[in-house]
Amino acid sequence: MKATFAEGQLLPAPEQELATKVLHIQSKRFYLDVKQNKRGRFIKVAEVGPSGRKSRLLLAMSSALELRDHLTAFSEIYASLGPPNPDNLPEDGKLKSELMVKENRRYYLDLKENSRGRFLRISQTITQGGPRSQIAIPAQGMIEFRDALTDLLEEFGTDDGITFGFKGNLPEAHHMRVENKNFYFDIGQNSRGVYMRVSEVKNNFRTAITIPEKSWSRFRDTFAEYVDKMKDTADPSNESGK
DNA sequence: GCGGCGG
Repeated sequence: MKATFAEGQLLPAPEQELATKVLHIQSKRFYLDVKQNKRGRFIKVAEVGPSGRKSRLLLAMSSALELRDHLTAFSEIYASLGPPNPDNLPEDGKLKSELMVKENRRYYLDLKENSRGRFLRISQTITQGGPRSQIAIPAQGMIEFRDALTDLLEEFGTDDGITFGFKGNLPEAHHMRVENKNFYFDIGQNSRGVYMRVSEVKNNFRTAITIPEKSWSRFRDTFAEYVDKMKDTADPSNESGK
């Protein structure tokens, strides 16, 4: 993801954490974090293995909803399966597959079987053949995983905030240097609509206000009003009032 | 207490 703050600032892209759920499935822990940034709302799924090995996956809310529905279907198939039978298994070990596409992301869902048992492999790529991130959910935990997703979707909605609002792309972030301060203007969007964030960055601290789109013209008018008032009252001999 | 067949 493109950084919001250029100019070598080491600030992370502003991101809000809305909720976290932790699932313990066999030897693994899964963290489901609902987050939002200026591009919208999403769920970060992190798998932590017993060795501490971590892998993560990002899902737009709409993809999380789609996954939730697939999980229902996958768990029904899993429930209908007989005992594992290595002799009667497809070469690739895949018992059922689904594909999800969201913008430039592809998610491959595979119910697989190996000597350890059955599991759902979810892998995500951005460009085909490019880097892949993946998690593996023990098949016994698919229902629990689905129920956790359902809870989060009910509480935080299924809308990414990307597909509505502005037609086309959002404007690029804008940077302005004033004396020793840096100001940034960026446009964001969430389920409540479009907003402009004005940030002041100084010594690696950021303060910001978030202005809903509906009020932009009032802000502009109020701003202009003050600029004009100050011009009217400015001492003409004082150049700094310009 | 795992562990998930690639380039």
